[in-house]
Amino acid sequence: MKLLDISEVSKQSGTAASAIRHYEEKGLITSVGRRGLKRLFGQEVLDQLALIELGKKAGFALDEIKTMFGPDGSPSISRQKLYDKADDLDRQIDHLVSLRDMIRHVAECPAPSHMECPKFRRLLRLGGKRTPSDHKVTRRGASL
Amino acid sequence: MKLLDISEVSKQSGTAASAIRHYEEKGLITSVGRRGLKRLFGQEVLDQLALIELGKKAGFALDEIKTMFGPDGSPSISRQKLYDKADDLDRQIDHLVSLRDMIRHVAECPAPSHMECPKFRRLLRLGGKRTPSDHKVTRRGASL
DNA sequence: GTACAAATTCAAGTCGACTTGAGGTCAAGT
DNA sequence: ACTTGACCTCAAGTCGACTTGAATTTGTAC
Repeated sequence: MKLLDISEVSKQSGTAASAIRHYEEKGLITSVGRRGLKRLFGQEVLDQLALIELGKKAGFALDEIKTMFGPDGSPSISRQKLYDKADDLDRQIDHLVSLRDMIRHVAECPAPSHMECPKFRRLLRLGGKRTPSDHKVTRRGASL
Repeated sequence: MKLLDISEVSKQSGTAASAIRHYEEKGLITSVGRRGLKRLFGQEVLDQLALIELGKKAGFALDEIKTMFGPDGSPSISRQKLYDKADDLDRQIDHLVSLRDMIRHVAECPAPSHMECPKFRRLLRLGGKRTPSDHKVTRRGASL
């Protein structure tokens, strides 16, 4: 298996070299050795970095992501944690939908003060709490 | 209209007094006066705090929230900017929805290790592509 | 055999949203 | 009159995820 130096890992993964060193220092990844001072990484680090990237996008902290890797460094995300995170994302999406509706309303509502507009106040109260009926989020994106 | 001191605002809104002072300092809210040294707030501050809370949950920075709604809770910016913001949110929602779907899929994947699942590896690569709003989502992302 | 780019270490800095702590002020209760 | 305790200001600290900078060490290229 070909070994990569940090600049190649950085180039192929899109992760800054400083970030890669940071991940190693935190124990999220490991270099397989050195040539002189320079770190050498195995190919698998690219998958690990992709996984870290994914975890970050889902809102996990680095320490959390670290616990998702087995002691050998093999990725094994707890399924429960994934379900929990998906639920988190549902809540996050609800917030965004509320806020989007509110902003659109503010842009269109002719009321002198938005706080006097019942619709606006309803939207505001709605923020944070989710109504069961609000669960269908319309999506115009590519399907998975 | 009854005036509230900071402890009452804090109690009723669930926002720490230090945070309330912080918001005032940043110009997101205003106190209507003082009694001695003590700030006095109007009732409307409770709605404003709810609005700030919502914006935060949606992942916006305080400065952004400030530009979306003036300190009086009314739009201080052009309708076009509000529409743009709403469109931003639509894109962000799309992103989170697909991420959520992806995570649920991974959670349900039957492979013993995620790295052994071809779908997982494919999703890892897909997850690597970036959209402009990404860092906004993850910066103050869904934490629970 | 020397210059050079690239990598290294370690300390310190950054950013946002607060929190914490020290020391001060003031209206109210005893 | 005096103590109390809530509130005040201002500076500094915290947390996470890095980035930046200075001083140093290589491997490679000429």
